[in-house]
Amino acid sequence: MVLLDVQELSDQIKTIHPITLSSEKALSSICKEVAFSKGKNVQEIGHTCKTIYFVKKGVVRIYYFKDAIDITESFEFENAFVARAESLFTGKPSRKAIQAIENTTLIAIDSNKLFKLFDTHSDLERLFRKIIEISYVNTVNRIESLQFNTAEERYKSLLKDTPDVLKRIPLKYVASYLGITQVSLSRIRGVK
Amino acid sequence: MVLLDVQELSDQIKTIHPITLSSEKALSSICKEVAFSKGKNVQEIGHTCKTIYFVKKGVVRIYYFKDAIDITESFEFENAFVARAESLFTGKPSRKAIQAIENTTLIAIDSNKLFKLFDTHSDLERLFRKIIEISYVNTVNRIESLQFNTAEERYKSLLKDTPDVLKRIPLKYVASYLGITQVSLSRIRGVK
DNA sequence: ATGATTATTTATCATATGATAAATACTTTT
DNA sequence: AAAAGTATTTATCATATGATAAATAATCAT
Repeated sequence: MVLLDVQELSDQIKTIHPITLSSEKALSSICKEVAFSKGKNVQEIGHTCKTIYFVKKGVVRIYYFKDAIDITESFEFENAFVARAESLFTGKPSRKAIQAIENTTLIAIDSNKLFKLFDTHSDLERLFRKIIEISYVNTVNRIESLQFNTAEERYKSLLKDTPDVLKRIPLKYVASYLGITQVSLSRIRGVK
Repeated sequence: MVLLDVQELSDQIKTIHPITLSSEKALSSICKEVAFSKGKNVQEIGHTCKTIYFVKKGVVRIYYFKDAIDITESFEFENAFVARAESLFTGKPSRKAIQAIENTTLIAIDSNKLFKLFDTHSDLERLFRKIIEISYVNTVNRIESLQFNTAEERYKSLLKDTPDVLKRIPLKYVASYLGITQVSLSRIRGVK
């Protein structure tokens, strides 16, 4: 029996909403560690999302296809949670996939078991409520950026706010994340 | 003592997550009914959001200014919940305002009192977790639309999915919601 | 009802970004 | 190290949307 190391997860939880030792054990009992090498899909398009991931090491992206064009919806780095919300919270199959951009180690949390745990561990429900709140605020801010900033403004805020994205993610993925083509991004970067 | 009529709120709650009678009473005890005439601000820019509203009658929008230009972030119609998430969930003052677009009646829920109720009424916490999940899914879908659909595609989906917006909301507000200028929207509408 | 204000449309010109193609640069595999 | 495959940049041309201004239409206040 391999002991699961959820230290990074526990540390991250403490910064959001501390939970009891009993809840921590219950949570860890529904976790599995999974590893994906660079480029591999963690979850496929068409699959119904029943797992919430925590990034222990590496980076992943959520992506989908529009008119056969690969579009990156989001990136998640170490210590972030990842799930395809539109599937997880509706029970419908997802039109999106999750892919490892680097060799990545994830902690996989079984969402059905987690939702059951909420009945007996209210601190876990509160923790995940707060995690959703944080994700929600992030997407609201992202809408603001996409709604009325120019591509150049969006690129510059990314450079300023999350330079890691530009260091660790191929530009072809960054471009669609910013809502532009790769060629446009290259042009914007070229301007001094 | 005026009895508060929260029938619409109760009905809406039932469709999301049924709660006990005790929770329903507790919730109603922290609610107030408030009315705003057309054009009036429900909450001002710079104010820290401590209220979650439920739209009983009318429409509101959340808006802010970018370079002195009025931008509509979202609309909410009857039976929807409204709050400026980026302030409510962070405790920071909001850069956004809430405005009544028609004569509007809202049910105002005191968020601090609500968060306290969560300690004793776990079904209320679950209800609001689900409300946040729904809002989160909506914003994720909105990002998808802003990220790679053309202005014309966005206008047409709006026409198809929420025709009420185009019937009840002045086009100048709809334009910025779609991420375009009013003149562009007018041009797109003109095309047969 | 009348005039004043506000909202919407139409027109013209400017510009940012898209589409396509080709040239480099960088990685990976053998 | 060479070859093959990817990723990025550069160039050219096309187009959707922006900016501004002016005309029309709708709404509001007296």
